[in-house]
Amino acid sequence: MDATGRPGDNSPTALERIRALLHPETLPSDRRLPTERQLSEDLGVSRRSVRRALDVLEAEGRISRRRGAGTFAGPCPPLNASAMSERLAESDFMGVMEVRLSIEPPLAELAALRADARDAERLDRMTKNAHHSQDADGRELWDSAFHRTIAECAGNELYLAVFDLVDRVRQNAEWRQLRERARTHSALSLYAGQHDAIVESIRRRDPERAREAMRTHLSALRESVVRMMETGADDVG
Amino acid sequence: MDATGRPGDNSPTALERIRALLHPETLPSDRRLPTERQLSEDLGVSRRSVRRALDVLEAEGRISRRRGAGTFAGPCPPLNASAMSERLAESDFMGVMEVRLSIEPPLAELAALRADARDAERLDRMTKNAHHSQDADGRELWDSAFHRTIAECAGNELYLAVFDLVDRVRQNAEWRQLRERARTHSALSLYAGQHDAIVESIRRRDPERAREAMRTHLSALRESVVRMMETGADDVG
DNA sequence: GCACCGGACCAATCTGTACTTGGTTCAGTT
DNA sequence: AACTGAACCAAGTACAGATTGGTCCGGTGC
Repeated sequence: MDATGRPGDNSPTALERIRALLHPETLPSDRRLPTERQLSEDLGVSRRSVRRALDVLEAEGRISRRRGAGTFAGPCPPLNASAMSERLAESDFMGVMEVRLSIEPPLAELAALRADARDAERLDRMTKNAHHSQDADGRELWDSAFHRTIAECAGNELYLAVFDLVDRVRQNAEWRQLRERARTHSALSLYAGQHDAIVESIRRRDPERAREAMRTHLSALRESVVRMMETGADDVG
Repeated sequence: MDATGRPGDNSPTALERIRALLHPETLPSDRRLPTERQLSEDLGVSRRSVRRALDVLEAEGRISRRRGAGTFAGPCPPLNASAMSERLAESDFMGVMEVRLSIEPPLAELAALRADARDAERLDRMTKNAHHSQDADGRELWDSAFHRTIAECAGNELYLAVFDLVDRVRQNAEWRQLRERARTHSALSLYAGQHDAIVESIRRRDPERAREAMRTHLSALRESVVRMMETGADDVG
């Protein structure tokens, strides 16, 4: 090419021609640009020059790039479900509790509005299962099922999916031991009472009380673990 | 086998032997039972009989089954991320707004606690981009990016993943036209002011106000669309 | 020494395919 | 009438291969 004649001139011209691709009329519906290799071939410059041009556009906020996905005009589209599952192993305990404290009280509120008598019966059975379990696994299991059933009763598919996303992280991480140690004998009966209060609020269709009961329960759980972390030796990743 | 000798006796014996598998000691860590075909071979009875036995255990709440996944002791483990993505196309607009009204105000609250000056600058740029966009696509795009950036500022990976899950549904569904019609000229300036109020609250590190500002904004958006649906012809799946 | 090119390699992502598994139906057998 | 075996369907999983942006290195021409 004419690279020899005008040193340092390839990127600017490439930049100009790529900028022309960003107008709404010339964009595909997913706002995706050709790949860097493709642009390199189309514009007759090296991929390095293309990348420099794209660096400028990115700094201007006009494009965004994601390795493996492509280059897009404007902000990044949300990534696929399978992709984000991996990053969630990094979550720490407090982060999960933060999310749970945000979503579960409203879920309980919705459940109180929409659950029928059969749902209340299911919830009641689960709290009893959890309370009567002898081993740690059983408690974990039925406690988890209890919270998920509330999410089901909320009657919102998307909200249930959100809950499952959080729940999966919660179960994958190795905090079972931590939580179990936080469940002293006195704490267990406290939680049992809180569970009952939640179920009772839902049965009586008292949304406010259900929300507050759930908030109280999760706060107690968090505080208990926090206290454990302070006294215990282990740090919690 | 001896099926001929004791009619109706296969399922009960199978039930008994499967029940023995449910004790915690004999269960694998994922609490998964052998497949129905495997059980059928192991116990020397037909798959039909195995299924009848499993029906009983399921009715008792001791196992749960999911096609494609397997049979599990106790409640179902949450399904994979990729699997639940499909079911979300069924979500309706009000359902999505319900979730957004639950999660985004707390996200704004957290953002106000944790965002730094650079974050506030980014948010400010995005509101301006959204406000200055001439076409509907541009507004949609930058508005979406604005809300996502707030989620980023909250500094909670899991919470961000939750937001993305909701956001993907929001974008996939064909409500762009609906939302755009809801954006009358007066509504647009209203939203612009609300966006600014959110950014301002975050910049001033006022969590309460940020949360309320976000709640106000989403409520206004929902009300606007609801009013549209009442007057407009189309129903909204 | 400088700017660029070509190529190679890595890591994140996406896609498609083949397999597994519970759910269902149906003809055959005793 | 009850069970069996087999086939098929639909939901879910798991794995491999291709694509794509990110990075680095040696070569080329001035």
